[in-house]
Amino acid sequence: MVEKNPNPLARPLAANEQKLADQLRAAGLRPTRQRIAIAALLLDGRHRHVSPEQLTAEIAKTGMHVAGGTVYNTLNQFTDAGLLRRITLHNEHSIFDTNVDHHHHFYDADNDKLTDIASDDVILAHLPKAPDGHEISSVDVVISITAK
Amino acid sequence: MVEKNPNPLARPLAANEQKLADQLRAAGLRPTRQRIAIAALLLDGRHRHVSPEQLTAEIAKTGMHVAGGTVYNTLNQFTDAGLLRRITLHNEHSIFDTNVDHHHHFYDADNDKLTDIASDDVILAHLPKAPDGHEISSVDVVISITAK
DNA sequence: ATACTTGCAAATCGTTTGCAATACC
DNA sequence: GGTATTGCAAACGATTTGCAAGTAT
Repeated sequence: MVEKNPNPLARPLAANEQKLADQLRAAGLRPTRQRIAIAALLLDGRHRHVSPEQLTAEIAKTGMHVAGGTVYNTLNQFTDAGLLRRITLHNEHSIFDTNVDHHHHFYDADNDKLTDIASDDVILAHLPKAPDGHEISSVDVVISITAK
Repeated sequence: MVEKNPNPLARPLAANEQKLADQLRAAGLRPTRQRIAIAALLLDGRHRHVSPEQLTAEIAKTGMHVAGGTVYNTLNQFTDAGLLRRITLHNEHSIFDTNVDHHHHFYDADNDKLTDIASDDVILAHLPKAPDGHEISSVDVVISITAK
């Protein structure tokens, strides 16, 4: 038997990885190497829109490998934990937004691209109250645009 | 009991079917039997939300048969023609709304059900202008709710 | 040690498409 | 008759899942 290792992960964590690990734990997720890799790419504070496909490519670029299914599972776990927001387009695929605050998007159907709507472009006057016994969990405004 | 008709093609159109046929023609669509059947279910003026699956079931209930692919194609044609509006949910499937005016929805994720938001619950203060060279083609607001 | 997580491939889901048969005009 | 439309099944892309192997606590 190997003696008890004070280090949680087999490979020692860099300082920034430690921080991500803590963030994951705080979200109720075990800090595994692949989750940390994904967190390093997405949870650095910058706001981005990523498709699972894109993300898989980025991970590959770092030299690490994460299985396709795991990328999906991880994105869903992060979303359930409130670390990401999922947005489904009229085009049958999802993108994940690292900005979990309520904000809205332009969807350019011609190029299948999402853009944030500048936050000062206030569009919601007020939210209607949810029906009895329900509460609002998220609000998505997608404004589809096409080249004219 | 549905009795098999040896010559289904020869069946004349009922008066209400005539009206639907005209509506389809006006939309640039040939009034075929299956399009009329679908129009009869969806374009009667009532506002509903239907999934392709649901619709297929309803058609079957009338004793008529329309192939699955045709249901999808027809819904898309109707949507392109402006007769329906397509709404994609965070759940990887679409529903078609017979109300083509701009209005918004509650999405009850627990039961996978859409509800219209009462039109007097104004939520859009103003629309941001579309980026250069683009114009707004549609606006979808989906407010997700969960039982509390 | 135990429970959770991953990898991988197969499976599933919703939707689209190709092509021969068929209906509409 | 000529063209649009249908039926079906196969094709599809995105996403999920089952299970054995690996890892966290």
